[in-house]
Amino acid sequence: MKPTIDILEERISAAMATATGRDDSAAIVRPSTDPKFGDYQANGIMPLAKKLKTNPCKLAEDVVGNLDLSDICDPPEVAGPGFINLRLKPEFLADRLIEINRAIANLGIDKADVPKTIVVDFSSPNIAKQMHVGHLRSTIIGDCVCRVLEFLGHKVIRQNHIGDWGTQFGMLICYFYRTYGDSLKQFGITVSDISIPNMEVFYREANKLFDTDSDFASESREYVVKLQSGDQDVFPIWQFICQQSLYGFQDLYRSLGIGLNLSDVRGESFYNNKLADVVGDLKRNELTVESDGAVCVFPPGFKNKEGQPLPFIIQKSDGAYLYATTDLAALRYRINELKANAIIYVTDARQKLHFEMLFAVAKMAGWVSDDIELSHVMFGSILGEDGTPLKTRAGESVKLKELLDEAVERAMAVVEEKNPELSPGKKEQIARAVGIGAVKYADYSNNRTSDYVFSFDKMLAMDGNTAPYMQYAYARIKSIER
RNA sequence: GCGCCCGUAGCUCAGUUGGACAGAGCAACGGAUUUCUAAUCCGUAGGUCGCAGGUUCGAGUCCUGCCGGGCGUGCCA
Repeated sequence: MKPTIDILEERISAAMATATGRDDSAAIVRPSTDPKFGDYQANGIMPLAKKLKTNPCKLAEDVVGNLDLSDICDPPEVAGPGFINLRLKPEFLADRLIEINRAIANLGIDKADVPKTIVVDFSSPNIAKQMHVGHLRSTIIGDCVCRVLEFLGHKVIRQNHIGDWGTQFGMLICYFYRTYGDSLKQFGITVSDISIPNMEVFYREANKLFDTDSDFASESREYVVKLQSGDQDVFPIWQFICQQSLYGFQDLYRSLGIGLNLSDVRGESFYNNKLADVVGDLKRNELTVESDGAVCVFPPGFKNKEGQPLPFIIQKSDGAYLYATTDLAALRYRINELKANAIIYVTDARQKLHFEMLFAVAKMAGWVSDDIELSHVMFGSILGEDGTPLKTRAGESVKLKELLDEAVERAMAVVEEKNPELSPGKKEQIARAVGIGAVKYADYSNNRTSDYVFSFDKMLAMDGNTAPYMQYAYARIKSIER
């Protein structure tokens, strides 16, 4: 169904063309800024009158004289310095409503003409650590982007680029053997029979040992080497640790209503065997420069503090690869294997420069054709009441689960107070909907690129632009309907 | 130093990508309402859209230069 605004744009533009004999006339139809001006207004007369050096009101009258919109609206009125005001006829609106309802029922409204394959990279927590507030915005904004694009008819491929590779796995594997090694041997149980009750504690304990126990530390380093060389015994342990963490993430995604699942996970480890190729290809294309022992690409236009070219470092002087390398490998995989027409990265604003350089290098390498769109959907930080990034009193990052639990708890307190007669199950259901809804809505209703101050009191308020206000209004409306 | 993001009512933010007198919620003030799930309602006041130029018939919106805040700026992610 063609939008009304487009029909008006075409017909009025055509009338402008016949009135002036020019083919560059644009009606510039917009919804009216004020109901007293009607439903739509055409703003295109004034720039055109300027070009023709004529009186805009006179020109508007001429155009209106050439215009037959009697099937759509009342006779157009010329107003102000040359606006054309349009008021739709009730009969036209009635017909449209029927069409619109039908379109909505078929979810056929405003579908993309040419569906694209769009990769959306978001959430991306780190294995063995809990998700924290830093992951909230990426997760829910990314989810929102995916839903909108899917609604528009595009093929969306979600990619959860988790941090599942790196030196920290040495100590995790080492700690795993210390904790469960004996049980595995003695009782002949397999890794899959174990479950790590608290990944966070597991990680913390491993970290502590690594810092205090030199035997443990050196043993850990051996495990890193083993893991990276694909050792048969160590690999399943790594897999197991990742699994345990991923289950925890899935619990959170479920409670947040996020459509991410295990098949969307494609973490850093997935690209591990592609990193050498990335560096190799860039070298073959003679795009790399060795600088202070590191392999670098210098995309034009980027400068450092001293005004010197800024490097995109893809291999450290010790031979190790970096996240820049992984991101290049992921980008190439998404274009070549996933056949992406567009890639959207949902990360915080501080990574803006990184993505600008990443895109520039990928284009230099010829990996991105002109019809592929790369974009960084960035967002601001979540701040505490003191205006600095949200932290616990101990200075640690706030765990996402604890944050959501508190929101639900606070919502529950209100339910308990106001509706003590409800069943425990019902109370729980309402508290979750209100508490988690409040957190998500508070985030969505703030400017995406700005920082915002996190406040339970504000987001759970029954007044103002909050989720509880709307949810309650909805509940009341339903009640009246009943 | 350079780059990026932000700057709109006391507070939190909208402002349809250049259109007619700059909007909403909270807070404030003045009235009304004895109650229907926990949302009251009406009204009043509150603005040099950070500042100064420029482009334009027209600028909160585009350009330039300042000011203020945040972030980033070679081997972390």
